[in-house]
Amino acid sequence: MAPLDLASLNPEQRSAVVHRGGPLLVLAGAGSGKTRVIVHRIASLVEEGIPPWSILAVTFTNKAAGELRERVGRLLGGTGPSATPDRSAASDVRCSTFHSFGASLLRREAEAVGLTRDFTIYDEDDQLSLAKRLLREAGREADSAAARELLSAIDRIKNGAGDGAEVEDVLELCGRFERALRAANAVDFGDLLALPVRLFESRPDVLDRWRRRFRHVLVDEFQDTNVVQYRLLRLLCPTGADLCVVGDDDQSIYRWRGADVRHILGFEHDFANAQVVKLTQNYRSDGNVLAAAQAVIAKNPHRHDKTLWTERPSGAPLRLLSAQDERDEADRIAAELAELHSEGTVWSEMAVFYRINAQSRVLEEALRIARVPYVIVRGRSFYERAEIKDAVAYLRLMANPRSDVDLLRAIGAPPRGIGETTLERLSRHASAAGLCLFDALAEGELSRVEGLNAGSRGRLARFRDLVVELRAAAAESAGAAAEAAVVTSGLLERWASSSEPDAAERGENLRELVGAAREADERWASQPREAGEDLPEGGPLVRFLEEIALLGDADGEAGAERVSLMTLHAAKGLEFDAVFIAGMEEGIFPHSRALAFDPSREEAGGRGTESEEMAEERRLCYVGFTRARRRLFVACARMRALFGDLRFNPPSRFLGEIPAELFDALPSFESSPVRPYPGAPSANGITVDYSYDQSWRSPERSFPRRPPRPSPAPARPIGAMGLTVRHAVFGVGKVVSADGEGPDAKLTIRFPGVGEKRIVARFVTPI
DNA sequence: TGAGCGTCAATTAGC
DNA sequence: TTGACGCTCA
Repeated sequence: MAPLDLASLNPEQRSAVVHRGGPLLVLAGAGSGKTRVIVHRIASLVEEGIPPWSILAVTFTNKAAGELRERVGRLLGGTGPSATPDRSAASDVRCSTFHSFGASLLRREAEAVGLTRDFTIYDEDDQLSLAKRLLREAGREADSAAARELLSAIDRIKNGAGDGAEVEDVLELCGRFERALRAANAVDFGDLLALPVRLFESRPDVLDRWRRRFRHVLVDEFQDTNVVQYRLLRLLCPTGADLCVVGDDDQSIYRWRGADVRHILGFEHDFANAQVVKLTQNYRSDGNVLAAAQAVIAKNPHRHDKTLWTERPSGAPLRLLSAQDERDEADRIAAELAELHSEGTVWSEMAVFYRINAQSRVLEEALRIARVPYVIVRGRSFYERAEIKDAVAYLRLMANPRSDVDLLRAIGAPPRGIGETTLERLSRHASAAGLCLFDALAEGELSRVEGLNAGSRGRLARFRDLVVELRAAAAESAGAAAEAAVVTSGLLERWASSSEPDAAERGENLRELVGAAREADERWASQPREAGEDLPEGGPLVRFLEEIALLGDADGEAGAERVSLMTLHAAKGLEFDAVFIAGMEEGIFPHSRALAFDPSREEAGGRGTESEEMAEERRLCYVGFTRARRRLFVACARMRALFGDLRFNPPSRFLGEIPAELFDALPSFESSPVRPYPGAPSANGITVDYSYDQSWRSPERSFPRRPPRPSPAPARPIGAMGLTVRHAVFGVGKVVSADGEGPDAKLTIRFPGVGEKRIVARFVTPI
């Protein structure tokens, strides 16, 4: 390995890279070369002779883990102290997400937590259906609201955010949920972290083994850690001696899903002798962009004190697009995108951010009309499609037949005449006998199920034989397993023989799944690794399933020659030459939730102390702004149709916080939609009404977007004798007689070639 | 079993 | 306005 070139780092970065022997907190401002520091630090550890396999780097997303792995690989160049021809030092460094680290730990220690190595990872949908089933069995209301409520309680408890005040029967249900998961040899995402913590706390011998294994731990995006993740880190690094955490409190935007900024704010308190390094030089954005971001974030209380600076020029001024309504806003964004493109900016270097997904529709429409190619960047989608989930249910059943959730899904897709009643009888027998559903399908058991008729028993037996047959195919390869799951199960045939509009696409998706499985086989064949080192154990199918469960979706990613559309949350970690932020209005961004309990409202005209929600919105704004390298466009609309009604939102307070001189031109307020509102004057004349609150909106102030339709002409009485009508199944026929009137009237209709049918009037249309 | 309809709710989202 | 979901009926 060529000696590490530390001269390419700035002094702050260098000190973060070379610091040794104590806890290290790197406060890395946006665009300050954070990943660079992590990568160089890893490389420098390896250079010192630290075994690469004893280094663990944890991130939150697969994308970040992949990028880290790739960059470490590039820097270490496939050589190093422990390198042999087929094993590079870089691939020995463990770069993984919190969850995949937890998953691989659990596969290794499965028996100790009551699992086998083939355990299944349940996603939200699986959890939801399990929760519903348990609620039903407990004789409780089992709608999805109740199930969601239960799940969020479970999640709070698992993530250590429970306040200890959970009601007795909720705890009871949580217990049932856990037992059901274990009985199914399954874990949920929360367990991937909670079980390792529990294991470490109860088994010092196991903990000791893992501590010896990973001597050097690095954590990226530390401001996003939740309580359990933090506990896991503290268990693994009790003194923090070789713990290096990197993050930016100003970019903490996931409080709502359990992240706790206090971990980064209190790091120096929790770890004695912690060294703090601040990376404040920004390499990404032009001066004006950075100044705008800085102006907004500076208004937040309780920050690690740091001010970013740049050597880059001021660059182009910001531009405010103040529009009449959301259509106008979208059109103007589209026009600016087109103009930038004509000036030479490639599509993929531009992005439009919005606060809520519902905003994307109008933007999409405008971009389509303006012929601006775009892609919506979202987390996963392929593996959330119903047909794919059906196929995956088969795959998981093949790997782990104890998974009742998967059996229940697979047994109904494609429909095979096994209904609710039959399954109810089967479940009852299974739970009475203490069996999983699959075992209840065994020959000897089926005959003991109460109330089962011969037909149902036969259908159940056939399904059991199918699963047995599929399991035989599972051992071979992921590709063979997927093909069996898709073909032998009848899933593909179901869509092939369907005339539904999206049937062809669904069939294609199933084929794509098989392709993905084959690809995975090839990938593993071409990259032999240390046994189970970075990949889950348990054969190709289990490995493929874990990849599906833990990996996001590759398609829908930014990068192609298209403009990226995404929520502000999805924008974190990305950068573009030009960034547009739509909907910069009070009630949209900042979101109305953050407005609702803002105590500042009580102070006449003043901003006062803002809520923690508002602080998070402001951080989100900071994240959005700092994604831009050169151009930043902020847009707002005077009125906006959203969720079916119309609102008049004042401009966002964040707009009011940007110094006027950073804009190219501010609209003149007399003629502009951005009119001064009564309220605090701002730095730039965009006056924001801080007392604005959408809950004030009375029904009178919201009105339908479209004028009401003219009332329909009085319909001919449908029961009129001799009337010709059309029925969806029987076709066209003539009404012979009518019993009653209105849509509920029972009509006797003669259909040529079919005969007379008695049909409720509502099911036919007069022609 | 599954199509169709009425009701209800509505940030943000990763593994 | 969109979409998810539960209920009803052929």
